[in-house]
Amino acid sequence: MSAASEPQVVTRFAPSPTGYLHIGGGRTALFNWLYARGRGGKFLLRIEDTDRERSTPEATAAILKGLTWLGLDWDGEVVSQFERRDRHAEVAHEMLARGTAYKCFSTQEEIAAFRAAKEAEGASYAVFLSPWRDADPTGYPDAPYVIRMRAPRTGETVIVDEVQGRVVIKNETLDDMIVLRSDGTPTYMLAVVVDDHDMGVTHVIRGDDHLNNAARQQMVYDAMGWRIPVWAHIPLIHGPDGKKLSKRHGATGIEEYQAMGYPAAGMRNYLTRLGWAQGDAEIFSTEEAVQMFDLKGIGRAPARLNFKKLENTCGHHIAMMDNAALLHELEGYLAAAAQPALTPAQHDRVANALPAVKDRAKTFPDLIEKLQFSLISRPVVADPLAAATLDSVSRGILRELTPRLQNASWTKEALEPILADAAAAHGIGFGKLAAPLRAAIAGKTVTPSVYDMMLVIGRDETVARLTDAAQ
RNA sequence: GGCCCGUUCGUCUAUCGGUUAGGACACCUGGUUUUCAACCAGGUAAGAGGGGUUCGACUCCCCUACGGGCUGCCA
Repeated sequence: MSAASEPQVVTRFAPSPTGYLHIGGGRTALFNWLYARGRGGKFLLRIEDTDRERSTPEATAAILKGLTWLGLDWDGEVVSQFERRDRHAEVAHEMLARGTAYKCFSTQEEIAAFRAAKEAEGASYAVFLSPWRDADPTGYPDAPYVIRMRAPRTGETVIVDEVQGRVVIKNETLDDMIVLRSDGTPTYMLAVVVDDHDMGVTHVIRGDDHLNNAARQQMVYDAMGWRIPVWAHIPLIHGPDGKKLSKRHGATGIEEYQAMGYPAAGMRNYLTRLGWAQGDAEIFSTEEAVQMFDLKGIGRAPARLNFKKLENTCGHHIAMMDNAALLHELEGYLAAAAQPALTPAQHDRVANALPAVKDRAKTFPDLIEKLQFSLISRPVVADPLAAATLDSVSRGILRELTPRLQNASWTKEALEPILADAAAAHGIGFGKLAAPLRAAIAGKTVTPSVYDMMLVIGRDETVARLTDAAQ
């Protein structure tokens, strides 16, 4: 806990609701969450829905759902940027009153013409200079106008960024950006600054596609005399081929990862390590991540998604997860993947089987596959390969075996000598005997340990399955 | 076009002027074994290119190449 006198850390995640929660957005949210949680701070959520054309309530719901699945809880109510439009307009007018902004009556056609003329002169791209910047208000026409920032024309704006270092932008390369549109609605550049300020955001951790924008936004902070937050612009995530992540790379939405069966804790671990490092730390719990995470460890180069490593990381987490929690999340996966839920009987068996198989699975589908023997019920249908191991000799051995199993005490120690004897009696190794046992119990040639399966399904079920197979 | 950011094994990264350039994933080999995994041991593999600065550069500076971003009355 930080001392009461120290300013509290406040971070935020501010997605625009135009689609599902992108994997890159998920990581940005995670970094903000980690940073705040590790410092006893607050993590806020704001939906940037000022673009009424593209914003949808479905997208907002999908984003909240994605964050919830990732386990990133936010503090307070979700803020709608759109609902704060009056406040944004108020600030724009205050800037007007302070003289740090002005009314511009130039039409979009005039701006286009201005640029065309400059290009014709040979200039490549021109910063638009509004003729209204220094116009006399008495000459204002009775026409629609936008409010533009009166940005400094000379000098430079310095962004001190925790990730990118000191970034210097020449003011002459920046135009007088519009803060309030002609319809009275705010632009993004104004809205973010006003909201971040009003929400008390102290650390802005976001994608580095906003690095240049930070200079413009910093001008608004200065214009209003507000305290500039700590900036941390993090590199975006790229696809395995190093290109910007897109649909072409497959899964880009967080919810797809849940449906593919990656546990949330593994996802958090992987995403934390993607573009951030602290020494050789690779596998860590979320609690440890909260303690370790810092801005210093964030790299400056975009990182590529690597599914093999994601799987490996998830495998570690499935193995170290508490059984009850694992079972609960497994059921969540089943629902997300639109698969039938576990019956009460299956639920109990899976609970028993989990300890024996969880350290062998990397994902939930993987886990389900390995749990198959505990999910099925008699009669066990053997696949062709497994069926082939149930020849007459093997069936004979199984018939001999079942009576001895009836009276055995049901522990691995007690079962081992019985099975070893059965194999020895027929002059075969245990491996040879294991094959028909797998076929009888699971109907497959590849299964978890024979003993583990027997112990999980119990004596009666084991004997029944062996008897079925020995027919 | 202009401006900004980036570039260490295939991938994620450590290194913060002096190291046999370390770890993890993947891959290969061997071990273990009851199938598949897991696990254990070992191995292959890197500073984009070129100039400087320095006794000494992966590390600092410049140029080039390549990648990315911004340049909207989108966010």
